Amino acid sequence: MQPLTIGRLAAAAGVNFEAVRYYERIGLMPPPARAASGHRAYEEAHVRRLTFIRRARELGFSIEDIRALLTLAEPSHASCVQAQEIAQAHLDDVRAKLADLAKLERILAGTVARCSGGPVPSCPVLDMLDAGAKRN
Amino acid sequence: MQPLTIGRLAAAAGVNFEAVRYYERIGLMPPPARAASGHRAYEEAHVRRLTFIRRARELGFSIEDIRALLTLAEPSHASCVQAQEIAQAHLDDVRAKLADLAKLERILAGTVARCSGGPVPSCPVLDMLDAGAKRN
DNA sequence: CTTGCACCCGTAGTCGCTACAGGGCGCAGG
DNA sequence: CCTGCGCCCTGTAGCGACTACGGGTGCAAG
Repeated sequence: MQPLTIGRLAAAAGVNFEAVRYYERIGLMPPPARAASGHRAYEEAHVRRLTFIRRARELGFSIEDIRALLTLAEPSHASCVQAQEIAQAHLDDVRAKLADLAKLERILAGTVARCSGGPVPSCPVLDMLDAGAKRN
Repeated sequence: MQPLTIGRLAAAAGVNFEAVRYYERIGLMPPPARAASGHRAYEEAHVRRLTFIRRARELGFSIEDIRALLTLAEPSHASCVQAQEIAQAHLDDVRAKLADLAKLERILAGTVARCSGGPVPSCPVLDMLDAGAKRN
């Protein structure tokens, strides 16, 4: 029941304590009460909110997405269609990046495998960058 | 044979012309000759160098990696072992990111699929963020 | 003559933090 | 009583790799 300091809050939610100040500055965390010393004094609700933020960040949601999701998570909302839309859009994004990365992986793996560490004129790695654009 | 302007160089290599100025500022592209008007005057060699940079960026190499690869691509180097090492390290990096993204994809896809757009108390998307940390 | 284009320069903004610099407050040990 | 420690406070600068803007110049065509 007694308030938490910023350090304890950060540890409880699993984030860096400087990130908490950052979230406050950008309006993602509300400005908390202050102790007589001027230290921030947090409640349990802040731990839940900060943990929500941390999980969403781990899943790759942007700050603006999280801002929206936090609003949608309030009990006053009757449906989660909007939350689903945000998650679906993010999923599409993740899948696009996954496809891009898989392509890179394929090209890099093929090139590195062909490189024996021999002389420069025939180095597959440098050749690809110099002349490339053929097999993508 | 006649020199290219920055705009033509950028178009020839397929990059934004402001990126060329940026590469010059950070020392990735050499400062070119100047026409009487003060406009930058580029040669064919610059097109090749800038194209090398663009391809390396498309493959996800960092600016510092590219700086090293450009040096290694000079004919004075007898072996490409170092280039291979840089490419291998980057490939390891790409594979790590690929694994991370695949994990995100799995979690997001599962959650979105379970969400019917129903009432908030049972929204899988918001529930995962609120209570999550169970099935990763 | 004036319109439009491509170029010039320097600087600020993007994203999501992280890392200082420079200070304060309270408590425990010497 | 003094010193050091550990936590907290504020504000600001830095990361990577650009992108975008403001405000100016030179040059050719209509």
